[in-house]
Amino acid sequence: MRILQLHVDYIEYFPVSKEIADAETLTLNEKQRLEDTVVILMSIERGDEDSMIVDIAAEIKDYLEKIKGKSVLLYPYAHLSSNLESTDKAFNLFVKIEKELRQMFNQSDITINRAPFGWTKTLEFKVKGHPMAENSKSFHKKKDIQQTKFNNEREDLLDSCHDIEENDGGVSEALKTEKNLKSEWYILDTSGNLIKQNEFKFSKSERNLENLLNYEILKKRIVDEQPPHVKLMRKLGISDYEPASDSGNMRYYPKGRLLKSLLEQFVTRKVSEYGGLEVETPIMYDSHHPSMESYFNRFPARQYNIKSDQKDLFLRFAACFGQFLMAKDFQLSYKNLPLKLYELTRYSFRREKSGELVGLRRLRAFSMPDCHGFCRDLDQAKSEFLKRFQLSVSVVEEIGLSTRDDLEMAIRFTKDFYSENKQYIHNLVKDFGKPVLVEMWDERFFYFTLKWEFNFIDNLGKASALSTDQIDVENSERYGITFVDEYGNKKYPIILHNSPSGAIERVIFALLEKSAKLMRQGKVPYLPLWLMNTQVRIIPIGNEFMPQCNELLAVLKENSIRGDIDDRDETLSKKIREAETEWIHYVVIIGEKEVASNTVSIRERLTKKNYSENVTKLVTLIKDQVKDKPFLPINLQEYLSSRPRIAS
RNA sequence: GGUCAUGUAGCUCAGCCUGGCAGAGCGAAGGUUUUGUAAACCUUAGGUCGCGGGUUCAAAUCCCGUCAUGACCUCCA
Repeated sequence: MRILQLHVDYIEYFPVSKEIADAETLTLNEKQRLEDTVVILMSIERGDEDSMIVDIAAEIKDYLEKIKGKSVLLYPYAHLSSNLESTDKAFNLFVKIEKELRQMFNQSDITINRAPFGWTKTLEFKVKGHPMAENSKSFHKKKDIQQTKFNNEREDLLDSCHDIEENDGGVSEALKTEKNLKSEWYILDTSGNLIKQNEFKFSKSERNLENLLNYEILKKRIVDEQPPHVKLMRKLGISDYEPASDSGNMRYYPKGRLLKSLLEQFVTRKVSEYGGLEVETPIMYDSHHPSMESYFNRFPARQYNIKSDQKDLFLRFAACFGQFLMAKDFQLSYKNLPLKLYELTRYSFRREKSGELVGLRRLRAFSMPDCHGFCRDLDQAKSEFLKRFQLSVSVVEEIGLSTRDDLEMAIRFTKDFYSENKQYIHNLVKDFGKPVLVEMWDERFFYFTLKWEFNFIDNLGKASALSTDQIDVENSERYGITFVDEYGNKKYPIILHNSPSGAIERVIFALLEKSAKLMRQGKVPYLPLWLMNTQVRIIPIGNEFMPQCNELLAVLKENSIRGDIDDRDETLSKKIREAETEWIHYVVIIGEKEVASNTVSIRERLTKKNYSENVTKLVTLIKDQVKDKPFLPINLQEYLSSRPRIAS
């Protein structure tokens, strides 16, 4: 049984003619109009039975309470399903549901109405414009297997290329699968033991994995506060909300822009070393292009739509279709595979509901590295998949997030894929090095058969997906991407979808949340040295030492180290304090003593050590840490006296 | 849409319960100071107390409405 609940300002219907032979007899043959009511469009499906009535009535009651509705119209609506029950049985059940509702609301001021069954009717209504005004549910006979509904966090996990399914008569395949998705949850340990989630004993060090499980399936939310990174991103002058734009479209201050640029360059270089070919695809597409049309007409809500002249356009929410449309026009031989296309989208757009947006965790405009690998067969896909796993691990580790302490892995696959590839999956977990969360589906609902992702668990116990990869066995056919094999046959490649880091903004979110965790533990918060706008802050004891400061700054510049000079008329203590609050790793002080001994005084923030060294040593010290990470010059005035105050 | 909370100087906030001159710290500007490892000192400028209405001799404060924001609920191809 499927129902669609609509909270409407009004509804009008008029029975025109009998649609089936045994349509019920009408008591009133005139136009009906109801104001401010909940319309329940209902399809009764094959096999639906009386035992479900209670659940349905409970759902309706629940919905009414939430929106404070006082009136219900039950409306038989066959078009929600292609698997309908016979009309006599359906009518029977329909009337029983009405009866149950009347009984339930017997004592209340809620009125129950019902539209006639078996009639062709004219229908007009206006749905209210609030988020809960539309709500679809499906009901099934009680089974043992747990049913999960996709929530929004899972959307990340599904990642970029959402299902594009053919219409099957009113409700999309994607919507159907979502509501019917059956999966079981396990923990898979590094020795290959698959343990049911409720039987696994979490050790102390596995608290985050437990959090992930809670977050994913038990939907336990612990907190009601703003995540700490929001304050940090403002305090550090990284980014902030932009009230003049749409929510979820942030402004990035100089420090934030530099941080993003460095991360972007780093990920792009890593993918390039792996063999990804960087391309660029449009950020907007024609909503009426054949590849998009059937899909978007049904779900117009989730992306930004633009009307320009006569054209309807939408902003991309992933790099997938741009790359697929490109690959479709390539002439591919098996000799060219695996082919890896890569783009770092700046931006991808998703018009998430306003209530879902928080700081840098979830945005409406975000930068997503996206690498698609086109493989000739499953064997090639599997071996490539491993390389990309290693790539992803090294990317997040080098960024400064450790798979051991900061990230939890989830793997999702179908039962069939698991039984055929047990050893392969066990090896993946072994490579990861600690137990992972497993979601196993009975059958394949999505375009992929295997997918993993790294989740960062933030200070509030919420999980956010970062790196991910999937084995996609469907989209090449859908987009018409083919290659020619060694016998001259056209074949569809298997496509891998990898984001080695996840969204760049979300990486910053994770780094800041990690720092907040450190603060909570009484430790020193920090961002990796290579991502700091100011790597070295130079402070003269007095104005007369400015020449020596300038000399040092020049040496740092020559060595690709970002430095600046605090030349303001402030006390030394205050300058040091401000360098601390900016999380600057190295503060160098130059005064009489230093000039005399030809050294500099170094204050190391992370180790809280003060010592004197010569300049060469200082340079080496920093270069050893930054190594071959991308470098860009400082993105602020080098003299603090000429710098505007940005952080709040 | 619901529940709760918040909205006062550029920022962070106090004042509201119990109506009586619009406040503090930081920041900014000017000056003094020339600094040795986490906040020098003095002075000055800064306000449509979100908006509209009501009660009152008098409203930031009480009441009603409204807008915005946040958390949660809900929803989320």
